[in-house]
Parts: sequence; C-alpha cells; structure tokens
Amino acid sequence: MPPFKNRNSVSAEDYLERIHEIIDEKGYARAVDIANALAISQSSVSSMVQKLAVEGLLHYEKYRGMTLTKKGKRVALAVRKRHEILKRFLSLLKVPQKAQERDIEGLEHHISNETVRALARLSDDLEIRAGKG
Amino acid sequence: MPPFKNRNSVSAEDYLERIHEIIDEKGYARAVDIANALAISQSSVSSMVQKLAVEGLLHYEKYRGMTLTKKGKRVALAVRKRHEILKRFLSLLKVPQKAQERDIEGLEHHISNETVRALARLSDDLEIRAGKG
DNA sequence: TCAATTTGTTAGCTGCGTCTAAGTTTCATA
DNA sequence: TATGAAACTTAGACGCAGCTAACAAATTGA
Repeated sequence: MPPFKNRNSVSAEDYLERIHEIIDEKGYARAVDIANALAISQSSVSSMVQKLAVEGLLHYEKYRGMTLTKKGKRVALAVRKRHEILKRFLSLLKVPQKAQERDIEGLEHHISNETVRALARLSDDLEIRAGKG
Repeated sequence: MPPFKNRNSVSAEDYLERIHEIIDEKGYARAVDIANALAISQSSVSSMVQKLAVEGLLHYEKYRGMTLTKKGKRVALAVRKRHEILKRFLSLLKVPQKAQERDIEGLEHHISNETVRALARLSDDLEIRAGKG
C-alpha cells in the first residue's frame, strides 16, 4: 500500500470482537495478533487499546497485555451474536462467501437491534420452509 | 451541538442521492438545501461539491449551482434503487419506521449488489406468501 | 545471564470531512 | 439602479483513526 494514504477506520466494536476471539483461541490477546487480525499497525492497536481502556471496555497494563472488562465482554458477545445472525441470514440467501464477509464487516456496526431480531426470526422461518420443501 | 466536535461523515453517495432528490422536487439544487437535507454546514457542501465535480459526478459553476453528470445520475439512481429495496424489505419485516431510517442510512453504502439483489428476490417471495396466506 | 529478537509504546505526521468566521457574489426590491 | 439580505466560497482549524520511525520493555535461547 502507498505510504500515508488513509485506510478505513476500524470501529471499537471490531477491536472488541477480535480481542474476544483471540482470547478465546489462545487464552490471551497480544497487540501483534490484533494488528494482524485487523490488518493495521501495532501502533494503531496500542493507541486504540488505551482509548478503550479509558472507556472502561478493557483492562490494560502497559507492556503487559489486556483483558476485557465485564462491559467489554458484554459488547463483544453482542457483536458476535449480531455477526452470527447476519452470517446465517446471508448464507440462507446464498450470498457468495466473499460478498458475505464484506457485507457483514460493513453492516454489523450499523444495524439496529430491531432489525437484527427480525432477521433472526426470518431465518428461522426460511429454514423451516426449506426443511419442508 | 458543541463546537469543533466531529460529526459523522456523509458519503459521496449521500450527496448524490440528496442532490438528485432535490432536483426532482424543485428542478434545481441549491447548496443551502443540500446542507439542510444532510444537516451539515453550507461550507461543507461547497467543498464536497467541488470534489464531486473533480470526480466527474456533477457539473459545477461557482456561485451558480450544479447539475448531475450522466455518471452522477447513474450513481444517484443506483443509490435510490438500493434505498428502495432496503426500505421495502425492512417494511415487510415490520421494522419500526424510525429504526428503518437509521438502518438504511447506515447500511445502504456498505452492502454488496449481490445481497441487494437477494433481498429484492426475497421481498418478492415474502409478498407472494403474504398474499397467499 | 545477557545479547538478540520480538513485542509494545510514543512522537509526530497524514487525509478526510466536518466546522466557524470572514469575505464574495447574486438577487430582490425600494 | 443601488443597497441590503441571502446564498456561496474560502481560509484556517479540529477530531479521528490510521501511518512510519524511533525508542523501550520483555522474552528467549546460547
């Protein structure tokens, strides 16, 4: 990538989602892993992590790593759930894998709980119908 | 609102969508109307309009107004269509009006054509089923 | 145990789209 | 047709979340 060109920003929710995933996988989250997972630099992770700590979403000790707070976990789980509901729905629609991923990334932080719930209900319906058909 | 706090950015597509609407309604688009429609300052409109002109999306004559280019119209129409498909779908899901509007605003610039097409097909299905039921 | 490597942080910058304030152009009408 | 109001533009700033480069801490393994 060309130097000093703007990359798309990654929301706080994305950070929490990935941190949660990484902790689930490995038991702990390193800045380097988060950076790789989000395709951004370690320094960006470092400053954002400090910001999330100020907002009470994670515990952070300089040079030592981080854990999610209760609040952070709650947010991360909610994001994960939303992600899964969207994934299930788009799969039922047979949207191609690549498009699914791009869409979910773009959508998951901009969609209301009402709509997410409606999509979950609709997915149930579609599955039942598919089973019957 | 507090001075010098960041507002959310408004994508080029939003500008084109609103400019197109305003031209449809009144025959021409003024910066002041666009500013009101998007809830941003006239100066922001002025600079963005110049940017869109450079990108070939509209014709712009200083102090005199603007019209959409062919390319700009094409984009605006595509955005409008996407918007309508999303609106129809969320209405079928009975998502409340307010949530619909917020969702569409957030979603419409982050969703692939594949998914939009799938939602249109699904909406057809749902309507047929509703008619039969 | 300590030097090399890896990981993490800081400093200072960029692009973007917003903002306010101030200046310019156009328009309406007295 | 001259002037005041409305519309538009420019200048200069900000917040945000990225970036690179340089520096600091921690870990690893000979």
